[in-house]
Amino acid sequence: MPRAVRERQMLDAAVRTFARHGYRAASMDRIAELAGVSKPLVYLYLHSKDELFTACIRREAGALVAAVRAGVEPGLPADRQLWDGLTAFFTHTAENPDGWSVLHSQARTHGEPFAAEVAAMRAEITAFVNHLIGDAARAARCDPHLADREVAGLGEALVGAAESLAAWANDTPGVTARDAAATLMNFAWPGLENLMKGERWSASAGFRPPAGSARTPGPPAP
Amino acid sequence: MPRAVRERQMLDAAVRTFARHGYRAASMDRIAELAGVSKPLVYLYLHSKDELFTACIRREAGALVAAVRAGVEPGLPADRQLWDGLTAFFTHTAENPDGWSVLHSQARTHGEPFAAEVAAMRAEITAFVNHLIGDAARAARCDPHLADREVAGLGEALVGAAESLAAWANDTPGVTARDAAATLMNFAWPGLENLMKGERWSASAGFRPPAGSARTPGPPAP
Amino acid sequence: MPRAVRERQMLDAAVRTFARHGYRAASMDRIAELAGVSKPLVYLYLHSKDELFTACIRREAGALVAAVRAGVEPGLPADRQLWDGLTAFFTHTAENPDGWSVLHSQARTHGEPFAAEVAAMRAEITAFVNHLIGDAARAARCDPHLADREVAGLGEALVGAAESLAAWANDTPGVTARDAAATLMNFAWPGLENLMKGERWSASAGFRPPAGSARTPGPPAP
Amino acid sequence: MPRAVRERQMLDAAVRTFARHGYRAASMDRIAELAGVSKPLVYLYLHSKDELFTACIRREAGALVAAVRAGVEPGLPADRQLWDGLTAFFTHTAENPDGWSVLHSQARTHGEPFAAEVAAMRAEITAFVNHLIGDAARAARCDPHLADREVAGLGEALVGAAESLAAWANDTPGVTARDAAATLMNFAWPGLENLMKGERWSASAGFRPPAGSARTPGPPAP
DNA sequence: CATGAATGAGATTTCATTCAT
DNA sequence: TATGAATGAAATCTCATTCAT
Repeated sequence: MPRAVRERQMLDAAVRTFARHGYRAASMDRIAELAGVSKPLVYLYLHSKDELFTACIRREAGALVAAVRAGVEPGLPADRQLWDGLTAFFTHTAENPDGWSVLHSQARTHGEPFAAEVAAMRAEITAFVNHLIGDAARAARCDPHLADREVAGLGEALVGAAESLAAWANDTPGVTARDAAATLMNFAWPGLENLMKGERWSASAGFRPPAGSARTPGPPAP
Repeated sequence: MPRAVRERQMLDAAVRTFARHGYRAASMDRIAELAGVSKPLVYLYLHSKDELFTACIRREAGALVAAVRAGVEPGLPADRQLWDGLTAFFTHTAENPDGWSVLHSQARTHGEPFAAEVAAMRAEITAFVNHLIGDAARAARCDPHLADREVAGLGEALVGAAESLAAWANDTPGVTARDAAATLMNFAWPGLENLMKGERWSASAGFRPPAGSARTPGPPAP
Repeated sequence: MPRAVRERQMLDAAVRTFARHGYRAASMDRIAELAGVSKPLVYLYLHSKDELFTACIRREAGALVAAVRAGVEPGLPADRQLWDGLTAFFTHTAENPDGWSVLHSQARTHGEPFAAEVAAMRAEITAFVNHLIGDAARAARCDPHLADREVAGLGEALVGAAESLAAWANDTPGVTARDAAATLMNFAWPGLENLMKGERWSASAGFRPPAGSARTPGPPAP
Repeated sequence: MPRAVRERQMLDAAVRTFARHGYRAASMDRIAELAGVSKPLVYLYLHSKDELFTACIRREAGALVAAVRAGVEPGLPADRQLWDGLTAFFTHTAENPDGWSVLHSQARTHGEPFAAEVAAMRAEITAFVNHLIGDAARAARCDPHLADREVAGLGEALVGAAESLAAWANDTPGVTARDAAATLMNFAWPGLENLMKGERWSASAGFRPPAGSARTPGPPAP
């Protein structure tokens, strides 16, 4: 059996095991058994548990980024691209729950070497979103003044909301995936649109955050 | 030294160790050493690694919920309560990054007994947020169409976004609790405001989700 | 509370715990808890686990020997004394199963210091039995030629048969304690009687053990 | 080195260690060291201390039953078979004192899973003895009154006595297998012979159990 | 007289990793 | 290419025992 095939089997088994049990609780024995090969062969190809984990992260990160890229058509309007990109993202993570778990839950909770690997992927996606928002802003002839960091924060918020909704939809009878998606768009879209136009909540109609409260200092002045 | 004091030292050490290394990688030896006691004493007071972890989760969850409650004044308008609550939340998670990491990253990736513990806390916070959104909608007197279930979904989305942002703010140098709170308000408030007015994204200006894409079915027709 | 009472509580708890769990599996914690006192008090009175175990053995051995002695009236004929002694023995062990377990099962499987303690008691009972048989033999004007070792072997056999029958009677519906006792006497009495008369099986009617078989060498010639 | 050989080494070491120190006091470290292998290898092959102990019991029980079976020639008269069986039994236990100690002393004092294992072997031997006694009774053609249950009781008594004597012979220097066998035959044969003739102790010459003693109720009236 | 507080030592068990073939 | 055989190191947890009060 050719090496490439064997390696893919091993990575499949590893991703699944790491996702289900976590990095530490996943044993090389189990992975080798699940892959249908002997343990020394895993070491021959992947060298160590750390390298195996890193290989998993890299493969899953690459697949996710590729899926998002493939879902987006560059020529289309920015809002359409965003919708397509988000949909591709959620579709891919839904179809590869183990891979997503490795990236999102496992890699980030096990120290620098692995977190850095995910950070690279994250930067790629953030840049993509940033680009889109910038395009949209330019098309609307606004200067959104969105720092990379702010974009990253929005990405975090969006992903967090989406994950939370996915779990909620799964646990609440009668709530469909489409309900969840619609809720998310209703929830998030107006805010994103505002930000693309350079508008922020603290400047919005009527509300003024309390300036002097010790317990709850107001947001940065607009 | 009295038992209560020792126990607090142990829990402090455990929270820190669990947050930094994860549940599995955190060894009882290290925790005991960090607490300045011998390992048997940890077992005498906390009985097992599982129970120690559970005790950490419970303590941190209780502290977080208490902090949010303390930050909110019940009589104030709902939007003000939301801002205060978010600020208190991000402030607490920023001041207790290890505690938050235990709740958000560690407890949820290590099986049912622990995840359930966090789910209980989460339900409490979600209920609080739902209450706020419901109040605000009622105060706006303009939306007869916001079903309980939709409110619940929005609460989930908001809490999920907040959780995700809290972790991100802790991991990203230079991001303050106020930054996080402002980001979340910018992100979420316009959508909530729209919904309270009965407006929804899918009906908003001009945009129509692509109808024919296999991978990306459109939102429910308005 | 006077020391003697406390000590008895401790020994009671210890005998029970040692009998139920074995010497090693019985923990001083459990014993102290069962006795209703704190662990340091157990150490203050009984000094160590070994000494505690030894004290248990001594107390139970003493009680057993006393029970047998009390059951026998010296003036009576030897056969009556034997019957009384056996009955007292079985009555006592049935009423003190934990004590008997400590003597018979636990003490003999945990190394020299404890086994020696039991051996002393054993010697006392063996001497008593030996004496009885000797008396009976003398009364019958025979020379039984029973070595101490042979008497000890008979004791072993009798006790082993009795234990086995006791368990069997407990596990077989419809078999009463009296049935078991009768079976034992029917089984053992003729042999003992023979031995008191100096007769042995190998000399008995007709049967001759095979002399030359390699696999099954015959018994010592009479 | 092939697995089967290693396993035998480990079982040898384990039987010896369990016999000498008891189940709890025998440490896996010592067993591994005595077997000349590392501890993980013991776990790789035998899985746990419990399973290792069970494996010891099963192996020793099988060997003992095989030895007794091999010592008996089915065609011979029942009394000869009994003598042969006993001799084989005492010879085997004398040659394998550690194995016998594991079966007789250790396995029966450490809870159900192990005791049951021994009970199975014991049942096999008891059945064999019962068969013999039944045959002998039938051959003697003289006792219509020996019920199955009485035969079973006699088997239990005989086996119990033999077990007890085997341990005693092993622990007492100078007592050979033949001594033990002869002692047991001297002890048990006259009674068995009597019973086969329909005679019972309680009917025997002159002796009447004391009628009125509270502690020592007499045997069933003849 | 009695105990709450504390620990050194050692138990079973698992795991990542290597070597000889 | 592939594996059966083997292990050093470290994990969780328990226990007999002591001291200050």
